[in-house]
Amino acid sequence: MGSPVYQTAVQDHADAIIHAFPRETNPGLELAKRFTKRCETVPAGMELYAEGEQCGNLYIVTSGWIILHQILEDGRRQILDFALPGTLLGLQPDAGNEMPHTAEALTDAEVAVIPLNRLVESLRGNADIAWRFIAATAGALNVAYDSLTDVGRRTAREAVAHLLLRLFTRVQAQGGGLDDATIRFPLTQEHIGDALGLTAVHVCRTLKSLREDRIMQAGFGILTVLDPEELAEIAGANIGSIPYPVIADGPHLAHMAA
Amino acid sequence: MGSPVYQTAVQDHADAIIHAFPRETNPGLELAKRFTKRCETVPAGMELYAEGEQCGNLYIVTSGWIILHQILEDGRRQILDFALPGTLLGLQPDAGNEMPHTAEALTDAEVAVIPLNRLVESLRGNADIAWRFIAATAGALNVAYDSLTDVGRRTAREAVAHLLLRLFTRVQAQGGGLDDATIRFPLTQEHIGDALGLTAVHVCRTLKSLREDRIMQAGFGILTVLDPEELAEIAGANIGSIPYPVIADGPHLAHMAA
DNA sequence: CGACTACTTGATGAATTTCAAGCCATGTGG
DNA sequence: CCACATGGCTTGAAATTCATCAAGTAGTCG
Repeated sequence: MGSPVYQTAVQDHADAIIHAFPRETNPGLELAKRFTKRCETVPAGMELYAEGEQCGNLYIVTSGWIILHQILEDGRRQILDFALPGTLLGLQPDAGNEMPHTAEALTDAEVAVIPLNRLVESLRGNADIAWRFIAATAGALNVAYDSLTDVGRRTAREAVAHLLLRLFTRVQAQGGGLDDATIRFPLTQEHIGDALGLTAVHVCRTLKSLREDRIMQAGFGILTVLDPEELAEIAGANIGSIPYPVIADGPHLAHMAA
Repeated sequence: MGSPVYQTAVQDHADAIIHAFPRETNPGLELAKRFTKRCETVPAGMELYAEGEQCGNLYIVTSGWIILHQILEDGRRQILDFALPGTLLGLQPDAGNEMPHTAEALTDAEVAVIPLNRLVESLRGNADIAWRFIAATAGALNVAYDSLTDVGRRTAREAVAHLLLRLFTRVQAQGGGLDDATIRFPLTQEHIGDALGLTAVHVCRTLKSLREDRIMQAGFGILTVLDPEELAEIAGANIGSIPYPVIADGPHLAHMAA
């Protein structure tokens, strides 16, 4: 394992699985898009908004992965969250203020655009929509708190296990899995490191160890969980209580679409 | 410095300052309390709600400090946020679910209680209140993201500087300072460590270094910032953009008070 | 083919933890 | 008033985790 032979074997496996599922499907969000008049396509690597700039819009991710991050002066980067389809983006307590973080597409992505001025209007007389925004933001807060515990108080092995488990269950819960044990997984080891406060080198060693223990495999664009119980055990997580914030879609979005 | 002589000198100073300001004042929140029919007193060390239990209320802190934390099986603790007067507590995306963290009073504290069922009702037809909840939660998310960057990507010295600066400016912004350079500061070094993913021992050494550089002093219940510019420099922060989440008080709370 | 990115591995070093001891102020019971 | 325990802080020495530096392997893309 870890040898070239292992690598090509796994990569073939990955190719086979991915080709069997040519497109990422987001059944629920089809609805959202139907009611949303203005959508934007964000190619991989492009920023949706950047730290320091003002942003007059909210976004709801409809396809692809988007990362939120902060960067320190000397280039150190902290990834704050991974936004998947259904995630609300860009909400700030003070509408006129500068964004405190950057949102960058990790894969080609699509977002529904909601102008901020439209938001206040939508809130008025529509408690259901208001609640959806509150719930989505509270969900994102729970995710951030979980990440804080990962970074602050778990070892590299525990943190990596926990992060992968959280992303895995989140994708699976949305029906986005390739099969019961595997999901598309566009993160590099550097992304994992930047999310957990580790270096890519150390993530590499950590993943190797988890792989050798036959717990999971990550790479080549997919993540497959071989031993979910053991993964949860290492992560120190009760798998039932893993949060993922989704601003549920449906006809409600019609009111807010630009 | 660090000698017994230094300690007693500083402690005398602390005593003198604190006695000059016998009570913590929260001018704005007087209003809130007037409109809130049900308040609760939470003595230091007591839990407002605990991880795993259901909680049918929201709370707004009206006095004192409350910490939010998660604890791993083996006792490792991560402090997620410090709740000060004006902070909204207990909001969850799914009303019926278990709390994912614990809220514990760090000092004697008081909170205004808002039953959850009252919340939905208040939201209906009152976009202003809805917006206050959204803004407060989005603010807490910003704070969590800042903490994540502290823990993940800053050195101990940078992280401690940044945390102290954030707490300091937050208290000062609410007019809660004892004077321009000092605030009440009930955290132990262990609290600081648990907020930043460090041990109390290492926090001790880090504080010592900052103290020897004449940048700040913490201890004996107060924090005084001697060199704000240098502190911000070390923290790597543009001091203007430090977030603190407050659910603004005023007549609005009347609608929600139990 | 060269340049590039992601990943891998080894050797070395630094930041931080762990373990251990002691100090000081506070509180408590005899 | 003393003996004793306790909590928060301090300091030193050793151990560990993780970062840094460096080099090499594939695969991909032009």
